[in-house]
Formats: sequence, C-alpha cells, structure tokens
Amino acid sequence: MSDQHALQQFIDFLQAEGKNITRERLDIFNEVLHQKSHFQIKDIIQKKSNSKHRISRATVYRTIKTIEEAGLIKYIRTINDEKIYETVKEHHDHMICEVCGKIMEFYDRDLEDLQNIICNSYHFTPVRHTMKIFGICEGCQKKK
Amino acid sequence: MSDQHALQQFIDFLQAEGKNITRERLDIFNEVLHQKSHFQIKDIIQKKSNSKHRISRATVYRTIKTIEEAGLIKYIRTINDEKIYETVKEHHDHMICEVCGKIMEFYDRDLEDLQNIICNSYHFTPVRHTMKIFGICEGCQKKK
DNA sequence: CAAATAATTGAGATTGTGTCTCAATTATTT
DNA sequence: AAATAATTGAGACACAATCTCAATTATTTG
Ligand SMILES: [Mn+2]
Ligand SMILES: [Mn+2]
Ligand SMILES: [Zn+2]
Ligand SMILES: [Zn+2]
Repeated sequence: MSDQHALQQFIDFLQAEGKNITRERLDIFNEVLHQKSHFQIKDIIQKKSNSKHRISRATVYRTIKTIEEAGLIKYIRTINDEKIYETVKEHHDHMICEVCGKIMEFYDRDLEDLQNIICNSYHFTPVRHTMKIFGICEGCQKKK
Repeated sequence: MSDQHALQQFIDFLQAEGKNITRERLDIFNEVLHQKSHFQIKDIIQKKSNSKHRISRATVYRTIKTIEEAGLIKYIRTINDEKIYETVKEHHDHMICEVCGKIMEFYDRDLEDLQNIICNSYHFTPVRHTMKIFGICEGCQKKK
C-alpha cells in the first residue's frame, strides 16, 4: 500500500467522521508514514515539537488516537511495557527478542486456521487476536 | 495446587532471595490467593489500606512485584489496557470477550507445537509467549 | 462577503500508575 | 544488649495520557 493510498484512507476517514482536514492532522500522519516500521509516540512528539510548524503534545496524542481509530496503525507492547506502533498491513504476529529488542513479524496460515478451529470448539467468535513470542533471535544466539 | 502449597512456594522464594518473611508480605500474598481468578492491583491496595493491619500502597506494589518475580502471578492486558493479574498455573492462552469482558483460559497442544515449529523455521528460540483472542463469548452471542 | 457558529489547537493542569527517597520501625546478627 | 541490616510508610517524583478552556482557525449561513 503506497503512502499516497494510505493518506487517502486517512482523509476518507476524517471526512466520514465529519472531522476537518487540518494541517496538523496531515502533518502528523505524514510523520507516521516516514517513521521506521516500529515507532513510539514520543518520537513523533519530539519531531513535531521542534519542526518548523510545531505541533503540541496534546494534538499529537489526539491525532495518533484518530489514526488508530481509522485502523491505520496499532500498537504492541514490548518487554518493558512500552507502546510500539506500527502501520497496519496484512495481519501478522510477532517474535520479540528478549536480548536486543528486535521485533520480527510473521504470518502462518496454519496457525491462524488452527486458532479459528479452537475458537469454534469453545463457541467463541473471534474478532481479532494478538500473539507475541518472546525469545532469542538468531543474531543474539550466535553472539553468545 | 493448594493455597498452602502456593504459600510455601512464596516463602521458599523469599528465603532463597534472602528476603525476610514479614507480616506485610504474607498478608498481601494471602490477599492475592483470596482474590477472584483475575484481579487488579488496585483491588489489593483498596483491601489493604482499609484492613485491620493496613499496608501502604508502596508495599503492595513492591510485594506484587516480588510475587511476580517468584513466578506465582503474572498479568495480561485487557481491551482497555488495564493490567489484570492471575495466579500462574499451567501455561494457557486467553479468549477475551469484547462485550462483557469475560476472560476464558484455554490450552491447545497442537497450537503450542505449531508455534515451536514456526519459531524453528525462523531460527528463533522461543522462551515464552502470550496469545489473546478477542471476540464474542457464547453468552453474549445468544443475548444479542 | 461578513457575521455567526462550530471545530481544532496549544498550554498547562490533572489523573493514574508505578517508582523512589528517606526517616522511622522492625528483624537479624554479633 | 548493641550493632547492623532489611523493611516499611508517607509523600515526592516521573511518566504517559487525558482534560480544560481560552484563543485561533475553519465552515456554514444569510
Ligand atoms: Mn495471528
Ligand atoms: Mn500458548
Ligand atoms: Zn536479538
Ligand atoms: Zn461476553
């Protein structure tokens, strides 16, 4: 999904919600798109409180929440319980290295299928899920 | 595992760590055992700041952390991101109802095996994991 | 277009969770 | 019993996130 397309989705969401398309909102959304794959709100706040057209902390929080509501970003929690955001792509799960903190994404069809089967057997209708495997990544194993 | 056994485990841990076995620590641990299966720290703080032998907030936090380190409790995060503690039994995963907040525990051997296989294929050594499936429980489906 | 109305923003106050500090208390060791 | 060490409570502090409200900016209306 191109940045342009993502931007359009955000604009559509704002319009659908009757929210104005302001410079601040677009600015923050662009900043999100230009972040590395996993970022934190404080990164955005930092960037935006220095930048040419500075934006307040409150507005960053408000807008990140809006982007989240639009379903374009979501967060996971690291070992130290910090929120790490990522842009929403296809569904995937995570492996997180307990040594270096590296976050790896993976998707396994069989795993997903099996989860649904299990839910069925509990008469539970799954809507979404998160799965995080903590452990040691290849690099950190070799180093040790 | 009986409460007595759990208590003994806690005492053993304290001794192993060279920590004193104080009334406050035992009191808080007992309170944990008497909570319903999923509880929050604020519940304990509330209970203990009124009780006959009151205990300070700081000590509750300190002791909960110790019990966590002993591996006797752990927490999961709900939809609204609150920490919910549970006593550690055999490993299991969770289904959480988005309507009524009910937390169901489940264990599926095939799912666990598959996770390990996936980790292998990524040369990732798993240590622990959490998996939460959010959705709608049987009761809430019928109600609607 | 100008006035009226509505939405958004920024600054700082406030809330909530958890940790830290340090003097007083309690437990353990000598 | 005295000396030493650990623990506790109270409140200060740190931090993330939200809230309040006046000022600003955008949108709607006549
Ligand atoms: Mn998945
Ligand atoms: Mn599992
Ligand atoms: Zn690593
Ligand atoms: Zn339910």
